[in-house]
Amino acid sequence: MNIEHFLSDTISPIVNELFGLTSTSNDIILQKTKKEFEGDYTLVTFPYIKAAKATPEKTGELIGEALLKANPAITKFNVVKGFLNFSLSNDFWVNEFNSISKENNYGIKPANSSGKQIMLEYSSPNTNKPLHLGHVRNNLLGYSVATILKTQGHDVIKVNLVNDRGIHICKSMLAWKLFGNGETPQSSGMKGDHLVGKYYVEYDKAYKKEIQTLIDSGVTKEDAEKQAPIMLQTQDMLRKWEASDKETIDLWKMMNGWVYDGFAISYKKLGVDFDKMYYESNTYILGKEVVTEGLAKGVFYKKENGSVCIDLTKEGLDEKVVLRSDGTSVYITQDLGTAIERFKEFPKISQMIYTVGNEQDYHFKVLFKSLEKLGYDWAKECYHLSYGMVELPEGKMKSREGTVVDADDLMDGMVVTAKETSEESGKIDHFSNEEKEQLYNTIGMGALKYFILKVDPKKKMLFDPKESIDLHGNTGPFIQYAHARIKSILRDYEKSTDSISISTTIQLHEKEKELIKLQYDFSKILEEAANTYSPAVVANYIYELAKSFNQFYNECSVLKEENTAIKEFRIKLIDTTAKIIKNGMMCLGINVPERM
RNA sequence: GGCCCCGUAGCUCAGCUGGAUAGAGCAACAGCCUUCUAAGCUGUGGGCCAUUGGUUCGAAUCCAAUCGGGGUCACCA
Repeated sequence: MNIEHFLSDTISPIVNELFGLTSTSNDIILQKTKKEFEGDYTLVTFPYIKAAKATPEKTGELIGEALLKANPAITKFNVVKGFLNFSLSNDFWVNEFNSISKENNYGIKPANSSGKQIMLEYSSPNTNKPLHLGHVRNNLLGYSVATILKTQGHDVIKVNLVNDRGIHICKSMLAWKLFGNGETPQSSGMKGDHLVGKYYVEYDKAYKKEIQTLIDSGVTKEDAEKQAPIMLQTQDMLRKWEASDKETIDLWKMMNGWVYDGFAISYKKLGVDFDKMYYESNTYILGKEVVTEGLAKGVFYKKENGSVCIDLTKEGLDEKVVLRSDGTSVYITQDLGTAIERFKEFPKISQMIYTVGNEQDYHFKVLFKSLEKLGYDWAKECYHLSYGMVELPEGKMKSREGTVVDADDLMDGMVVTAKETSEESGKIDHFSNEEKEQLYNTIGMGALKYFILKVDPKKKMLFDPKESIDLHGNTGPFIQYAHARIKSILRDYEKSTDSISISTTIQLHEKEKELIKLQYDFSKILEEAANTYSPAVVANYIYELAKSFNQFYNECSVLKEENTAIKEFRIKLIDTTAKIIKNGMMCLGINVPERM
């Protein structure tokens, strides 16, 4: 039972009777009482002063008196202007805590209970270069939202659509052919994706050089870009690829293989995974039937030059080409086809979520609107999980200018910093080497993941490497540390917490009540995070909880407490706190160590 | 230029279905380790919530305009 609902249901009939209103419990404006005031919850009484024909103070008094009589859980109240602050009884909170601690799932609903199946696409890398910081945000966000949706009992299918074909892929292939001397990941010792990325850069260098030579010989810049021999060779290679030329396909398969081996390592480090992989080399042909279908339905129309368009000007969007005049498909053609294909392949899914950066906001508006006009009801349920760019202190990342932050370097750097800090603290000297390595990894990745996920996905964020490796304050390691401390206390307390039941005779300490209140919010927070697709909601909540524990820890000794009943209650209280921290961090894909 | 997003402490971010004196962290300064892990806790300073107007009992929050920043406007993906 939700406390707010319970209170609203109590208050609603009271104000109706007092003032002759017909409000429902949804109209009741309730909030948590601010720390500076006494009380647990606050009713805003401004809306009633007209009907009450009284001052805000008097109105508050009237409602407060009636509340005291109506519900024994409400013990006292005070009125400040139009705010009625009331307190709930000690017994009430103890009982609430008892019911929280009896649930063993702590806000996480059992799998498949909702019956809703959702497909969530994220990552979507290109196979011509390694992952960078932008991909890191994408991957962490997609994985986390999938996990959060699962806590609501939805069945989530995580998919990755790999962009493995096209002119940009041919560029690294050609460069390798021209300058590679048969270099392989084995021979060079390089990670496959980095090796391929190296040749993508080589290509760009050679291309620029050729352009400059042409410009120097009097060709315009525009023409030079088209005429550069290496560009012509690339286009030739793409044609060969499309014609399934064996040599080209073999090279493509080999180099993509290297990239996939490299990605597998990065994904593992990131802790993300997928239920199904899609490859654009398979899906890029999809969507042509959709165009035929759209033409028949009159949703699309053919232009004089043979290209097919959709007119979305009435919807406030533009006219958009869905098929080129030469009959080949464009980006959106594939997306239309792929979406329809997926709903056929998985008839039970009711929603598609695309984790893609906000530079494609417009594209997805067009895509969803087109699907809707084609008559697919599920189009309304499609969602673009749009996230802001990651910027660096020096400015924007540009792959060509080498100002990108490589994902592998970044992760390794975080782990190294975690190692240095941990060694400095000297707390884990007794750990085995294996345990140490695992801990450095947990802390370093925890810092990185939390740093990125605590920011609202919709907003662009600034990634300052110096700040991201900070382990103090609102950070992942801070929360991990709080968890490790709780576990340490629980280890020193030998008995099992399961047998403990809390008596209502215990008088709650202020900090204890705060912890209970926060714990009570966890399921509500998860629901909110799932509705808004925002891991940040969970991250900021867990930070509050961990901080609240630290304050409690500083004020109340747990193991030193002499009163057994209080001691047991506190053990139980921090045990549930640890469980919620663990579950919350799980939603962010962050591990919490037992000790650190 | 059209459309979309964003402007909150020196910095990074919360708060936004309208509610009390706008919150955290970092950085700075001052305290707290003989007590369950100080990666912690407590305190101090720091704000015309971009600007102006509107809506109302009440606006950081909703609406409009302006200024500033970003994105996007391909038969690229």
